[in-house]
Amino acid sequence: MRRLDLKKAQAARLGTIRDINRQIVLNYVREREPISRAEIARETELQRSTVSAIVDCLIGEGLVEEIGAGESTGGRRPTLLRLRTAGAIAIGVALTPSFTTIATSDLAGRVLRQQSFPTDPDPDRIFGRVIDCIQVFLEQKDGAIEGIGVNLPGLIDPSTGVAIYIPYFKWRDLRIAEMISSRIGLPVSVDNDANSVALAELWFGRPEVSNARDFILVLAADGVGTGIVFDGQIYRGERGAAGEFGHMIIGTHAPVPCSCGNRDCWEAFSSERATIARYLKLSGETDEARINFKELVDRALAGEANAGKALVDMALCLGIGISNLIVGFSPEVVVVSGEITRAWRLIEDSLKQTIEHSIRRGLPSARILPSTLGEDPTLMGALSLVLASKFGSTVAA
Amino acid sequence: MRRLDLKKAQAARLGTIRDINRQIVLNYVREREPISRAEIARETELQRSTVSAIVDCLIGEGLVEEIGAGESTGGRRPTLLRLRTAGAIAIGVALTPSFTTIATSDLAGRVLRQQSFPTDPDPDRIFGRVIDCIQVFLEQKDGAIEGIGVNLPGLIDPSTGVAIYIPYFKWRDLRIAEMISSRIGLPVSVDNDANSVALAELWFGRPEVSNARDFILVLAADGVGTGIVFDGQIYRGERGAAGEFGHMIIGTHAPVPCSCGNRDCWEAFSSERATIARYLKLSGETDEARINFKELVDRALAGEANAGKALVDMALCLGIGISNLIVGFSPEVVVVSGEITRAWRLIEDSLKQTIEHSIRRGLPSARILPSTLGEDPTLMGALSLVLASKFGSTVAA
DNA sequence: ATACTTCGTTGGTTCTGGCAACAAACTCTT
DNA sequence: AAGAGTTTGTTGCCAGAACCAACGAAGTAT
Repeated sequence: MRRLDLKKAQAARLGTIRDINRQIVLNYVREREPISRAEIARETELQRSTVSAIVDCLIGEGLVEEIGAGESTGGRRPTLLRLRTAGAIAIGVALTPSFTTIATSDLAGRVLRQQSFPTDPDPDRIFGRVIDCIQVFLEQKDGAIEGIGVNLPGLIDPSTGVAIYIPYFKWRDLRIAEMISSRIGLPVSVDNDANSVALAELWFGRPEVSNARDFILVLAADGVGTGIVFDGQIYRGERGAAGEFGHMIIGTHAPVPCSCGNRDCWEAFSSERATIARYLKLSGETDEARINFKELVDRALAGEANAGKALVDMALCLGIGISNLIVGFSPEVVVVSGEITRAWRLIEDSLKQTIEHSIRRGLPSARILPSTLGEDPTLMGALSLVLASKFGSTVAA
Repeated sequence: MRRLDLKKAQAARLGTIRDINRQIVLNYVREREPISRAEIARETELQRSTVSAIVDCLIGEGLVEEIGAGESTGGRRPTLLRLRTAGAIAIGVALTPSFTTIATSDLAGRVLRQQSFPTDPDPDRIFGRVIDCIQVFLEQKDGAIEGIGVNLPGLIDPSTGVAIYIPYFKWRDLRIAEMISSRIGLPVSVDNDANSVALAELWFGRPEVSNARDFILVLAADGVGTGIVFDGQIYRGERGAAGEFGHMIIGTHAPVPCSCGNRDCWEAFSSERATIARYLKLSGETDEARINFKELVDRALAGEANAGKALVDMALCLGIGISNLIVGFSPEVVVVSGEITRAWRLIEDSLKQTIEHSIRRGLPSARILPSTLGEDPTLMGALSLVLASKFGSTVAA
């Protein structure tokens, strides 16, 4: 019952069938490797000959490879297929208020090379350095890089690759995609940090998340961002403003001002900055420069009471916002991402308690899970902007 | 960047191309009639010959017809096409707590025959009567009815056609679709009232709404329901529980209990029942049976102060909930539907004031518009369940 | 009148999936 | 050990649909 958008309705051309089926076969290989041509044919109800033709094509493109024969089930042994992950294929640039990380990865999202440096508040300098670093990676020639993904914390228009507003640095209307691709000559995708992390969860997250058609990602970092996935698709709303739940009002007198300047946003209560402020107050320290959030988590895990208390407070505040989201969206899953997930065992109970307390009337609740994207989810997000386009449906339908 | 669901991924068959293009051409005729084959070809970038073949097919099916020649633009005059709306094609059943309405309509959503009677709280009796009425309509033989759409106020599973829970009558697990189609032998679609009205707005609403890819419908009737449209598609969430914003908590001590029993739901403040209760209190009357909401609106329009006051209070309460929705979803448009839209000029200002007051931080707001579906939006919703399936994309993609 | 446009149709081409037959490779029974 | 039966992957042919070029029909402009 989808209503198609005549303005961008893509009529089906001759190659469209092939494109659709190619995408489906590639995704079967991705999700079910090792898998044989015959099994793909059974599941998709395509002919074995059709699947063979498509697989030949995918092998030719270097996306898929054969890995010998599998077990017989009473007849000829099947030839198993898997993704060909040799070589770098994507470059990801994750820019956060504190650090900028650049990395190359293979088709499966495994990071091959990585470099990190403090983020320079001057846009020309920082992107100059980013471009230099990308060029160094390209010169290594350890694969055929097909694209560059960039994520930034703020309001982005992914269709044009323009950073409309990055509150932390007060950057406005930076034409990021153009800036990089004019120098490098590769396609560049730019997106909001939370949206791209949501994309990474969708494609590379644990099965409970990646199989969910609808979920919400909460990225607690220097700010608080949310990425909303509906029906396997990032929801952006008008002018890309959806998902700005970080500025949802949840109280007053937050420990730090939000990046938007107010002290009543969800972000002002639940961000890493807010938590550091709470910790400094609890422990009586004043020298902000002496601790970053990573160290704070380390101290909490080592058993330091004040650090643990600060994290639990953060979890309680996160829980308030999350419960609001669950009531409204009824998602299958809520994924929490960011450095704080390292201390999941310390905060899990507080988080879930708040949430259950706020959910009422027997409407379905949702599972709250920590991200499994590893050390640097925003980097995975940046890489996903490129990788997901290899697997993602090319038809808008 | 849509992620396809392998569990229900439909591989593209040979007929898929034709299905897609057929749908696109039909929708061009629907939205841009009168339109020529050549113009459709230009817009879709399909070949004129391809469009001709598809149009021949649509004419053969009786969905489209030729209506003579248009103006020349320097060459042969184009043959114009339009939807063939002769004859009834759909039956809609709109069941509300007070009345049940059954109607037939043509392909353009124009109601041809209509009948209405009080809703009997006994499910067997009311659906028996509905089936009898449908049979009478079918015997009139003024067209080839292709399906029946039913909407109900409550939790519905549209995929199985089961009414899971209808709070007003405490009906549980009624297999509506099966009940009707086993007697009538036509396909039956069942859905929630607000969702189906949202569908009607999407397909038959004013251009500002039907061209919006993302909007929210608020149906203020005996209860308050919301229908959420993302990217031209009704969003249902897990277990169809999304859109149950009527049970969002917005305060305490509502004038009447909500259908769920509590007195703090949005519905308990903003429904027609709540408004009637306020009016009776204002005017000192006690005999509930003596006024229904329709009369209340008539009195307000005639200038009766207490009636007007009751409606303004209703608008203020609706505004609170709507502002919450806008902050979260950033939709292009919010459509308000229900009897209250007849008094739009009386409530427009209060509604918009509340909303603007609650929206902050320069995030984009949304336009608030009254429904243009006419007297009985829920009936249009029921009909849309059938009509939209004629136009809606058959491919899940 | 003649040249030029635009529209809709027609016949042939190409691409793609569907289908059937087949060889290869393996298991199981006799 | 031989043969029957299964499963896999390939090959050759068919059918459906879009693509393309050419053409007649119906207008307009010079």
